[in-house]
Amino acid sequence: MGTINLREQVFRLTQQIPSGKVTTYGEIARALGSRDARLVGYALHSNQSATVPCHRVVTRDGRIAPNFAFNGAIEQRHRLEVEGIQFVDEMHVDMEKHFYRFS
DNA sequence: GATCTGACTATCT
DNA sequence: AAGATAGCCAGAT
Repeated sequence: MGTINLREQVFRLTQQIPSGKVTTYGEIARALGSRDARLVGYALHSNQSATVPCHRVVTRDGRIAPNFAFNGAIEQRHRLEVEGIQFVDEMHVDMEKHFYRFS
């Protein structure tokens, strides 16, 4: 039986977020049947694969990660801006415009 | 194999 | 309004 751990599932779901959209740690946790959004953050922090668009995951209030694994918050913001994401301030994505909810 | 640690968030006081 | 608490993964040491 192929044991699929939470980490792999987090990566898989993250890959479903469309370009130009963002989702939250809590939304991914909810979609996986977990109540623990921290685990999603922990998993993404350890991601090293360029095929997982982990820059599209932010906190509940749209805040980007201060310690984003691919070169910090500046890099995360840059990647999002390239995709057309608008910001309400330096650290916060405009969630009204860009929040992506898993169905 | 125990201990430590790290991108969060809803709920309760 | 602000602080505490719960949730309970997995890699590194």
